[in-house]
Amino acid sequence: MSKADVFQRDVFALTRAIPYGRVTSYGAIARSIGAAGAARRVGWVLNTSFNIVPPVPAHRVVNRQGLLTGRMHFPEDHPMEAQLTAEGVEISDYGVVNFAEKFWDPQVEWLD
DNA sequence: CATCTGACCTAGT
DNA sequence: AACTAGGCCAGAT
Repeated sequence: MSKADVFQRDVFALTRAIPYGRVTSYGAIARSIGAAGAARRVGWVLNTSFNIVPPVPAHRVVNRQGLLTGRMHFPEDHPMEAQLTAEGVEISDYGVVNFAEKFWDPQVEWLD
């Protein structure tokens, strides 16, 4: 198993662990899997996560400011903000409203 | 093969 | 607070 495979596996596992109606950031994910600073890679991995099973709730991952930077990469019939809104996460101007409260930090709250 | 790019973040100035 | 530079590393060109 290559290093990239492990990384991908960890990213998927963690992303699936994000609770319903909560969000986290690329950097938080990277840090919690021991790859601090590799936030860009997280985005790259998530970009490959559309056609895998079980599904990965990639819409719950935003950048550090709570902005939906990845919205343009989602399938047309599954807009990122629509999915978040459906989960009770309000979006305003492509950003998560009340981001601080919705934020889920894997390091702190992911109790294995 | 060399460079550039990107669903980003931190640290330094 | 604004800005720059550096780091991460797999694809695309």
